[in-house]
Amino acid sequence: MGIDALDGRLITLLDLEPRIGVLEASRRLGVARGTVQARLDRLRAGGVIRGFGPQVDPAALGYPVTAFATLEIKQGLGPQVRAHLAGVPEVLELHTTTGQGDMLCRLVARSNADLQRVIDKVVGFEGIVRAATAIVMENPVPLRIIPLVEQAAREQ
Amino acid sequence: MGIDALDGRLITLLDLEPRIGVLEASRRLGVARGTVQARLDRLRAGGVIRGFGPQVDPAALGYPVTAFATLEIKQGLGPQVRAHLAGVPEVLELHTTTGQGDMLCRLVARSNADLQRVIDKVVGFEGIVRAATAIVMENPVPLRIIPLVEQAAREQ
DNA sequence: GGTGAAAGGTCATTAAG
DNA sequence: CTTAATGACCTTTCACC
Repeated sequence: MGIDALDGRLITLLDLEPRIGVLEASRRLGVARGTVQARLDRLRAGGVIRGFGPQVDPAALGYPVTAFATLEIKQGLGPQVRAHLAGVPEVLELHTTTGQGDMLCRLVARSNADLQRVIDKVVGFEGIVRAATAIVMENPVPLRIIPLVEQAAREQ
Repeated sequence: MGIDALDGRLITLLDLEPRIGVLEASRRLGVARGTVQARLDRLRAGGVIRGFGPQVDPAALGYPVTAFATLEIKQGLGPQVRAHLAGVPEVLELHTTTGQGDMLCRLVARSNADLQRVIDKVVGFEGIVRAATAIVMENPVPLRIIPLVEQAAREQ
């Protein structure tokens, strides 16, 4: 679904100040409240806005170390490996990628030392042939979406 | 900051139904409204809950292709490369990782063909020596935090 | 616990494609 | 003619003091 300039401004506004609510947003955007409500409904129905869940910071939970692990999976054991990794809380996301039997997962740990424990838990499973881990040192661009939203709104 | 079982249940509840509000949450959790409000304030002040911004799906915006690019950076040019990548809307996040001059970034594109344009835009910059791209085929575990929250609450 | 405010729904009217 | 925006009104619900 395409979004227009008003959708883009609405999403950006909600990203900056999620608590303002529909009425205040309509004031800021200079449109009627019903319009904002209709746009929001459309964006949610279209899947553009998945929800307004809490954004939890793993570091504040006591898991300040992030790493990305590239896994090579033995042919045919993909489903079991997925199920195994889905059961590990420190696995925050898992992707299968191009390259046969390759997966990429994001991990967090309590410390660099604890990361070893997490990696052992991750790779200690038959079907994982090889694992390469890259520890995150800095995060110059935290996960963001606004620039893409603005580009999508510009291109309509 | 540590979280207890009530904090964990509150976060999980807000993740499932972000719109319920403080009053309804207190009913579901079987505690006083003031308790929920105090917990929420503490979690926000402690940085555990960063906010309640909209969760936007790049695919619904017209960018259904995701890829991870590992970049090798020429010594000393890190800052320029970061600034360059921060200016590319299709770069959703960027990390510097262990391994000298290595960065990892998440990209999205309108199609597999469009991904080539994005990669050209990303790597067409002096300072990037080498780039390896892994295209995401499936996402068995989408970015999640609840299992970690529950583990953190269990361990107190 | 009380109260001011906002959300969410419906409606008729108007504008624009 | 269809779609969208608007402003009005209403009721329920919540956030804040």
